[in-house]
Order: sequence, then structure tokens, then C-alpha cells
Amino acid sequence: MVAVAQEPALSQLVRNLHLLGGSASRAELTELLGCRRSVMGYLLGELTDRGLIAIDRTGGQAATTDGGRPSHRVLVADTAPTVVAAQLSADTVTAARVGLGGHMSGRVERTLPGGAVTDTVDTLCELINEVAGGVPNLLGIGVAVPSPVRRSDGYAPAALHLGWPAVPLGDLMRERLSEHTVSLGNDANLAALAEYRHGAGRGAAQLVYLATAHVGLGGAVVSEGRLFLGARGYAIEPGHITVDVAGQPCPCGSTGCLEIEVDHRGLLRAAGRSGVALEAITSVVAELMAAAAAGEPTAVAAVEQVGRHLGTGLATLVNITDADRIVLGGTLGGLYRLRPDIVADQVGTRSFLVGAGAIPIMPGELPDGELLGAAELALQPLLDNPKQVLTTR
Amino acid sequence: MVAVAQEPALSQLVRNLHLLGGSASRAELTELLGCRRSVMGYLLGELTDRGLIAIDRTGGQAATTDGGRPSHRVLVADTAPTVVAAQLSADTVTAARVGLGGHMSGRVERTLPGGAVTDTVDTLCELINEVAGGVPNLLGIGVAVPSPVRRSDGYAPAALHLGWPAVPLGDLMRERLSEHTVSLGNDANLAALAEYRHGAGRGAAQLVYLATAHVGLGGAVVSEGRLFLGARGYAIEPGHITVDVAGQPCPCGSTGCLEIEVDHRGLLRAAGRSGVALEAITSVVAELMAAAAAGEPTAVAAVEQVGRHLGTGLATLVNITDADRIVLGGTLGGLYRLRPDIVADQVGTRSFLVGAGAIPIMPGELPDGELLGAAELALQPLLDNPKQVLTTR
DNA sequence: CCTGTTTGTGCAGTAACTGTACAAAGCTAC
DNA sequence: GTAGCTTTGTACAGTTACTGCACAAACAGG
Repeated sequence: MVAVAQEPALSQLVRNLHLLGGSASRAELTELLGCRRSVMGYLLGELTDRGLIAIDRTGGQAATTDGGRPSHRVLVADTAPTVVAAQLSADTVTAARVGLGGHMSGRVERTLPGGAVTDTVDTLCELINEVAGGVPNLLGIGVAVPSPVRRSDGYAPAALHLGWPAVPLGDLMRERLSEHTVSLGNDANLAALAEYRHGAGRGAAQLVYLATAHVGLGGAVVSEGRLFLGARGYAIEPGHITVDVAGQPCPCGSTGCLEIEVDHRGLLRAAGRSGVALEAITSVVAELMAAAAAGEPTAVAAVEQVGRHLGTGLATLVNITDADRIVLGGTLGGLYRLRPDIVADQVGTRSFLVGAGAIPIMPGELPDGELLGAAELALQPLLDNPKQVLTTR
Repeated sequence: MVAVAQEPALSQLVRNLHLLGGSASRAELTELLGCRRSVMGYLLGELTDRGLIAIDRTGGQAATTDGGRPSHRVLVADTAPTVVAAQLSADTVTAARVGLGGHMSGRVERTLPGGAVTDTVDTLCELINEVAGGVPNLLGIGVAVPSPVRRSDGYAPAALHLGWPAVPLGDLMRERLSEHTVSLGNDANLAALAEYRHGAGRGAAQLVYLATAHVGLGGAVVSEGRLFLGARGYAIEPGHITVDVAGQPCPCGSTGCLEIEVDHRGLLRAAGRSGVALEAITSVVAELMAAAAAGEPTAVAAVEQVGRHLGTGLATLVNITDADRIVLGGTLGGLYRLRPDIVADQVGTRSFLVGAGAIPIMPGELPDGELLGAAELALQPLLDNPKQVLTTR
């Protein structure tokens, strides 16, 4: 209903190369951009001059040569800029290097000792500095955070699941990493972005993503290729969608909220195992999922109940967003794999205007989606405006 | 969190002129585009050559001359293309001519006789042909429809409030208006777009719009300047957000849905006046609102109850969209004017991360928002790509 | 080695701006 | 009324980012 203006060809080219994993044949790219071969020559020349790409002319292993001249291979060059991605979760911090194309290397993980906010930020930034050390052409640092994050500056107004008050997380990190550009994003948002670009969400016009991690529930929408962030960056808090009016009371004052019914504690409660200590939740949930997969009746019943509630919540999100793809991350992906029928049935019967089965539901494909998404965030300037980022020569 | 590529200057210029009502000083436009005066000269030359604008050099009534040379006035030319906007509602059809800048002329309205779908479409298209007759440079026809509309082709999967089955409305209209480009959109979406561009939603990053018309409830979101349509165009059906778990049963199977509680029938029910005939609803609601304004207790109580439910529903929408502006159209705007405190309180206390009063709520400013929005839809190609639309010379 | 197919390249050309220097138009003060 | 100031429009010579065409290169099959 509302069209868009065409975007600069160079940016399109870099984005396509990135989405193809950093390697593509020249002919393939020409096809995707819909431009002449001479234009591609000009564009590749620009990028080669700036050290972003290298071209392999040997055409040795050209897959499909229909009798014609084999196409050159376009690769991300060694001299191309790289980013460092980091993830903060309830009990660990992770960091890795990621280049254009989305390939991750040097991944390190560390257990959080707990303690004050500044201690955690210190640990996180130390890990980042370790990974960033010696990286020659570091474009920036992207960080995935398990709390709402203000888009303008990375302020975290309420990191509930970390037990934190409002924290100017962006400022704290920039103080400690002052020589680099630091961008922060909510972990569910970033995982959704990663799935959209490199995983189960590829090609969706309107992607709804939902995931459970350690505690709580995160969600995101990628709409026409862009994260739906809202005015401040706090959009899509799916936790308090009502899925069962006769359900559990929620601290928010309502009952049967999606978060309460389908997060890890909700799943354990459904299996009659309330009161598991926070530290043990991840492993107990893993056991429960294994038991359900093995057919243990209590576990199966819990999965079924949570699956129904999940489907109900998804239907509400589908009605609001008119999604054409649903991706489930974390434990929700495993849960869906066990009983796809229950989730799909709820979505089909409760969403208006959409026939049952019309919306593909799939588990997330990326084990490190949050981390990869954080890299996407840091790579964004390169994708949007390659010329500006790659200072000439 | 995700930046955008800059758009072509010519398109930006046309859009700015449109948003300024079709008349602006040259200096003002230069300031808005952030370009040099010479660039503005080039751009205006292009548009003048193509007959879109005219320049008034007399500078007679220059408002602010700080001692310098007064700026020329840029106006939409008589030779500029025009569109015809039409609106289909439950009991009437309306049409008018609209030009760049959003000025409406030749508005005509006709009562619908009822009858089969094709009769209604006939009446609508006859009215459009009347208004379109003799228009010299007709760019296209935009139509606002009180039902979901598929963005790809204008198919209406369920025009519930018209009592219609699924109808290929776009095809039916294009058959009858084959010489023109016809675009269809949902009326709430289009009213929201109009309020965003010309009314109470100006400047919002994330606008939530909600309105009641004859029967039912419509909603829309304008996100970063663009309508949030979803994959097919069916996004933001706000009618079935739960606002009162102990509320009225809804045909959808749930209870206390937003639509059931706050649409015209809900308002009348709250005032103890169920069972008003469909034809009389509009006038009886008007009476009720007048009585509430005059302080009549039953009417006031009804307004208060509906206001609370409205606020609850808005809070849910705010939590999902992270809005920074709420515009209420139709009767909801009047209701808000009567008791702004009740609505604002509910929104403030029930939306996470946002302090009370942080989100400006305002009644719609445009009495013919749907119609104006339909014009926006038809004008869109001109705004997006002026060069392509204005065939040279 | 010739043919057919597909692909890369050199180069001249163009659309869409951009920057600078300068002229024009108004107001104010003398 | 004209000099001085401010702000604004204009002419014109670049520059950037492509675009189209003609041609050469690389491979497969006969």
C-alpha cells in the first residue's frame, strides 16, 4: 500500500553478499541486483579498492557452467572490517568476532560471578577487550542484553530478569570501551534479526519471533526487513498477553499472562515441579524436555499445556502483526518440535483471516542467534552506507 | 537501532511540500531538506518544467523578512495531477477531489440504498465517475473501505460490518473504473495515515490510532512514517484485545473484547440502551454524547466505563508498539475530550516502562480523515517517485 | 579448431546533484 | 536616496554514481 524508494546499489550489493554468507558468484549478484554486468564491474571495483572484497578469478570449482564462461567468485577480503559481538545473559557473558557474511570466530564464554551491576559490566567489558585485542580493522561492538534497551543510547530502564534497577548500560559500557563504537540491543530483538537474515526467518515479510531463555520471555517482530522497535525501542513486550483468564496470577496484576504460563518456570510448574532454584532451572528444564521426548507422561502433559498457551499467545501476536512466519527460539523451539500440531492448531483457529496452517511455524536455526544479532547491529553502518564506513583507499 | 538510507531529494521535496499543505517558502523548503540553495533551484526547476509547481516571485505577503531578501513562494500548480478519494461506509458513500497538499474539493456524499454487494459497488463507482469527470490530470483513485483489505490487490476477506462475505473488491472496482489506477485501503489505516501527515499525529515516531465508526472498532499504527500493514495488509485488528475478563461475551469466543466494550453498541449498552436499531445507532450515540457533555448521570457513567476499557486496550497496544502518540478518531475522540483523565490514567498505569502522561493522547483533527487518507494512498506514487509519474514536459 | 554460450571489461555518455562566486531584493540608517 | 547589511536566488563549472554498448575472454561440445 505504501511503496519505498530504491536504495543505493552499493549498499544493496554489500547486503546481498552478507546475506549469502560472504561468498557468491559475480553472476549471482548481478542477477540479484538486477543490474548490468558493467555496473557490477564498477561496484565490485569500488569495493575491491576499499579492501572490502577480493575476487577469485580461478573459477576452479564453478558449480553450474551451462556451457558459458564460469563466473568469478566474490569473497569478503581479509582486510575487511570486523565486529565484536557480545551477549549478556542471566549467568554468563559471551563474546566472539564476526565478519561480513556472519561467520563467527574466537567465541569465548565466561560465568558471571554475580554481584553489583558494575562488576557484571566490568566482566563483560574485559571479555570484549580480550576478544577485540589485536583485531586489525574493528568496526564496532554489538551487545545483546536481556532487558529492554532504549534505541537512542542503550539505556536499560528495567533489567528485571537480572534483578537490576534502571541502568545506563550504554554509558557504562562506552566508558569502558571508549575507543570503539558500542551498540546495544535487546537479546530477543537481535536473535530475531539474526534468524531473519541468516536463519529460519529468511524471506519472511513479517516475522514474529518468540523465545524463552533462562527466566522470562522475549519477543520481536521483523517487519519488511527491519526490526520493529517502537518509538523508544521497547516494542513487542509479549510477556503480558493474556492466554488463560483462569491462569496463574502475574506480578503485573493480571492472570494467565503468556510469560507466566510458558516461560521456564511456567513449564516446570505445569510439570508439577515448582520451586526449582534459579541456578538449576536451565538444567532441570533440559531434563524435563528430554523426558517429554522420551514419552514420560507428566512431562508430555506439561509440554502439551504450555504448547496450547504458546499457540494462544502467538495467535494474538499474529492478529496484531499479520505475520507470515513464526520462529520459536530457545526452549520454545524444542517444545514446538515435540508437539507442532498443538501450537499450529491454536494459531490457526484463533487468528482471524488466516486459514489454519497458513503461517509457517519453525524452530530457530541459530544456536547463537543473540550473539549473531549483536554482530548484525554493529555491522549495520557497513550495510547501510559502505562508502562512508570504508574510508577511501 | 537500524538506520535507513537517504532518499532521493526530489521525492523529499515533493513530500515536504505536500505535508506543508501545498504552499511553502523556498527558503523554508531549503531548510527542511538541509540542502544548498543552488540544489533547491535545480530541484524546483525540474518540478516547474514538469508542471507540478508554480513559483510566486512577488513575495508580497512575506511573513518573516529579517531584513533580507524575501523568499519566493512555492505553490502546487494548476496543472499538477489530482486524485479522487472515495470512502465506503456502512450507510453512505463519499467522494472528493484532492490535490497535492491535501486540499479537498467537490466533496459529494450519497446514502447507500442497501442491497447486493454489486449494487453497492455500482453506486460507489458511479459517484467516483461523477467526481472524476472532467478532471484533467487524474493520477488515480484511492478508496477507504470498512473492512480488512489485502494490500496486494484490494481483496476484502471479510467485510463483517457490511454483512458481506469475502469480496474481490479491488477487482470489482477496477472493472468499473478500468481507465484509472485504483488503490484500496482499510478506512482506519487510511484515517491514521491522514492524521499522521496532516492532523494530530504529525511528527510522531510511532502513532497508534483507534476509532469507532458506525459499528465496530478500527485501529492502525504508523511506524516511522509508514503504515504498519503486516504481510498481507491485515495487521492491527485491535477489536479482540481483552480489556475485561469479566466483560461481555464476544462472538469470537472470548469475553470483554475491546470492540464489544467500546464500540457504539458497547457504549449504548453501558448506558442501559441495548437493542437500538442499526440505522439509528449514529444518532442515538450522538444524543448520548451530548447528554454526557451536559452532565446527565447515566450518560456520564457510560462514558466513564467505556473510557476505562478504552484506556486498558490502549495500554496493551502501547506495550506492543511502544507508541509515542495516541490519536482517537470518531466517537472515541469525543469520549476522550469528555474524560481525558480516565483514559490517560489507565494508559499510564498499565503500560510498562513509560511514566504516566508520557504518551500524548489526542482526538483526531480531521473530520474526513478516511477520505483524505484514501487520497494519500492514490498520491503515494507521486510522493515516492515524482519523476516517474510526471512524464517529462 | 570452430561454434555457441555465458561472462568480464573498457570506455564514452548521462542524470542528478554539489560548491562557489555573484547578483538581486528587501530593510534600516543616515 | 543611497550606502550598508542581510538574506535569498542564479549561473556555471565540476563531481559522483551509475548506464549502455561493443568487444574480448573463458569454457563446453562437436
